[in-house]
Amino acid sequence: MAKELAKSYKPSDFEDKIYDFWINGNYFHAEVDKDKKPYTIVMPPPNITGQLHMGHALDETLQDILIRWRRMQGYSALWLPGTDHASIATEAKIVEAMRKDGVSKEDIGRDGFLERAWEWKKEYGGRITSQLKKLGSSCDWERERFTMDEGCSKAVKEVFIKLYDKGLIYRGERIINWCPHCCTSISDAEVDFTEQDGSFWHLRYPLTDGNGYVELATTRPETLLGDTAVAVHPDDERYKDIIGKTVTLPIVGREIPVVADTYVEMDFGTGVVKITPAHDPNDFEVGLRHNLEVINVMDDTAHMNENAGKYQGMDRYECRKAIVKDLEDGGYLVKIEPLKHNVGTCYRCKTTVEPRVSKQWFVKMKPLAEPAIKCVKNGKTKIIPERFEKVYYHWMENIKDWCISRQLWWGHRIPAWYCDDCGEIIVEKEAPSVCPKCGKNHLHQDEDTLDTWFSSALWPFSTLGWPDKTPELDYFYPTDTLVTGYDIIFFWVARMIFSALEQTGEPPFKTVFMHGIVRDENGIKMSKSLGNGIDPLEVIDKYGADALRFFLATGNSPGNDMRYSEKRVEACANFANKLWNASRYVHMNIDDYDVSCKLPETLTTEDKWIVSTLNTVAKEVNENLEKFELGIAIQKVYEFIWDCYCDWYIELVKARLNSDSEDAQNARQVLLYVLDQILRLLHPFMPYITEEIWQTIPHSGETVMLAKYPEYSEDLDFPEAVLEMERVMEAIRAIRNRRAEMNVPPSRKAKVYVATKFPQTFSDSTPFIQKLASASEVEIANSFDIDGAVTIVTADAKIYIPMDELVDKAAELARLNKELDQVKKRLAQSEGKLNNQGFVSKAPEAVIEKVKGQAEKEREQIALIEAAIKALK
RNA sequence: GGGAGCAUAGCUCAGCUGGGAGAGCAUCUGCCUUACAAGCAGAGGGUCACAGGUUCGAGCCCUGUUGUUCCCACCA
Repeated sequence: MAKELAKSYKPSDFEDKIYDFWINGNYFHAEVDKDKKPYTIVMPPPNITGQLHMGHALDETLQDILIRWRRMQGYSALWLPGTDHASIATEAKIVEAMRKDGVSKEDIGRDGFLERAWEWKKEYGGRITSQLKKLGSSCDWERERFTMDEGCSKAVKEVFIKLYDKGLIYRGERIINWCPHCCTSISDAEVDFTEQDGSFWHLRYPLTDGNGYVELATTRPETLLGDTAVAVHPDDERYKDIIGKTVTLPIVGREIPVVADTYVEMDFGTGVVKITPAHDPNDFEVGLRHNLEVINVMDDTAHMNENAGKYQGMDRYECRKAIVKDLEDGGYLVKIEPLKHNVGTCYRCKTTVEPRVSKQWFVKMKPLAEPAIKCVKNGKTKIIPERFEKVYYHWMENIKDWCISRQLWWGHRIPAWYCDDCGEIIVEKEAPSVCPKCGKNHLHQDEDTLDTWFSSALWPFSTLGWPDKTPELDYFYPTDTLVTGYDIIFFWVARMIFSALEQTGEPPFKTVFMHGIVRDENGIKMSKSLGNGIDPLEVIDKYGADALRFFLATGNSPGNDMRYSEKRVEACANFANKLWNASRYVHMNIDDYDVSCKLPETLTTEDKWIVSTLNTVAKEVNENLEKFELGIAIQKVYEFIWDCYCDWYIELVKARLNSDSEDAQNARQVLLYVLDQILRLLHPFMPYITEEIWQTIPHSGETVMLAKYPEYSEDLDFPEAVLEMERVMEAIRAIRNRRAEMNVPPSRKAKVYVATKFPQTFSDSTPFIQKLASASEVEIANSFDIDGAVTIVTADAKIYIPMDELVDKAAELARLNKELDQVKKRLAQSEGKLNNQGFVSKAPEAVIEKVKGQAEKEREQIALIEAAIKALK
């Protein structure tokens, strides 16, 4: 017999040990196996800069549940882990660390910097993955990948070149979002808009011909230095005659045209807009339409450049102040209005983004978006919950070209070389030795790297070996399920879909399973700056990984946010404790006997009841999991274990275990059989405790991880027994209920008379009624004539308990009358339905039958109660 | 400006394709009943935000209203 269970449930005593056991057994590893069906999840790679937070914990838990369930079902289940190089975040971290050492990027140069970066990666890159292990994540660590490893880099180059050759990647001067702090361009998706208090400066620009001036307003007066026009709406009567004239730019003195453009809204402000093509995306478009000059007035750090004249060198906000003062002094300032407006900020550092014209690399999105939309529309990729499909479509349909170049060093360097002699651009995997056009060898590589998300977009197939045709790619791809938060639909999910379709011709996954974010106890988003984050590792220390996982997977529905609740984690740990103790009880009763987890040949009614109920639960849990209803599945497992197994079955069976009889032995077998099934059923959700217990009971196979997941079997369906047990259980509950109302302690036993149409059922259950309803004796008959007894009526029985001294006739009468009213009311409802022509003719047969059954029971119950009332009088 | 989520017990939330409202916690009562007081047996507590509609039947479907949260857009 296997080793014993510890006296009390202490997860910290065994969780790490179990994880090592799994690793040593190599159970997480998935192989290409043609005899099995594949099931694949690629892990959203956490940033190497990251520390495990609740968001990861949720994401990991959901994935692990799915992968463990499928693995137990017999799939070759691959969960492929890895990490993301996170270019901006990592580079910022390293620069910061270097700053403390008094070193700058420029000091050590690109190569020196990259050397440091790889060092950093080596030191900290594994931190997050080791934390993931604490959760019990059953990833195939042998296949762990990194977005900048050799394979991923190869894929990145391949994709870049293919897209470039197809004309889907181009280099051009466009207006982009520039972060002056990170000193790089960022994509539209990386800009967060936040509402800020600002001002609205009303200015007047004099007409060059001296006939007055136009008044306009701006939130960024410093951009005046780059103004190259003033625009009005073509239909605006007020300004009809000045279109085509020029105004003189205050301070600068430049003569700039008044152009007509429908972009201007007549109703807003004065209906006149200053146009700064170099520093505003809309103005840039206007500039293109009117062929306006583009004057960039700022440098990389948002300081004014040589085009800013006397303001050169000033920071943009300093310059703003100075310009406002000069405008005021020159009489150009009309008024200043306070204004709340949305300002674009860098999603990494929160610095206000400066729109800026710059030469960058872009992915042409329209041709890529089209198939990506179709792929979801035709159901090849399903998004759960469905409502996020709308979000996805909206984004895809309004997509703009994706700026992919970053002025960073940590990342995939753009595989483009420029010929210094003839200006030729060469895009190739390896550095060319000479220019293919002019034959000279003055070539230099593009300095920029690619957006981190460019490589993450390839993750589902680059990790399986693409562009090579590997057996893994062939077998595991397309992957099955992507589990991720709705907050990265645009950053990641959308980009994986169009990238996969373009490169592999197939969608990257069949289903996207979205979850929400984990908020703190007050419903506030957890964040570093607020310091309200809960550390999952601390929770694991205190309550165990199983409790945390159970909490995260339960009581919330797909795509909805949830809040952390220590109370609920505690409740989950209590559940684990319950299972632990139930298992200890089973142990106490099997250790001296020869038992296996097989069902015995003979089953009693209560055996059939628990087996059949389990069978139903297994069926439903599988169905729920298929539909990604993890919370519902978990709830059912929880209820079965606690309510059915612990509170009823174990209690029922106690009366049978006191001997060496065959019946006792059968009871032991069933007890054990059900426990084994429970452990399997629960394993995906609570992997540690189930393994720890499973190892102590008789079992074949090395680990519960690879035991077969319970499934429905027709042979284990015993509806009759379930019905019979329900009758008895209802009677027991009713008796307990009644005794509790009268404050009778369990120690005070009393004889129980049961009048019923099901004498066999109740006489078989006599020991249960004795044990669970504090009966000294149980007598069963068709009817009794007893005076002065407590009377209890259930649907199938009328029960008398002669406890004369406790009987308060008036109270008893009142109670019976109240009950009578209630049942009558329900009968009225049932009859109302049955008398309703519409209901009888249109409701499904099953529903009608159900109501008929209810009505019948209600009538019987009424008769029983009425008789009891009569007897009391 | 456009879109979406949420509104159910005191609190936090479930409620799968419409067919007699659930859990955890909290509260109250009684129990150390040969696993578990981190427990057992019970109890109370809900016009399912509001108003219409569809339906034999609505927490669930449709329309509108209110409150609330979020996403997208970015009118200078």
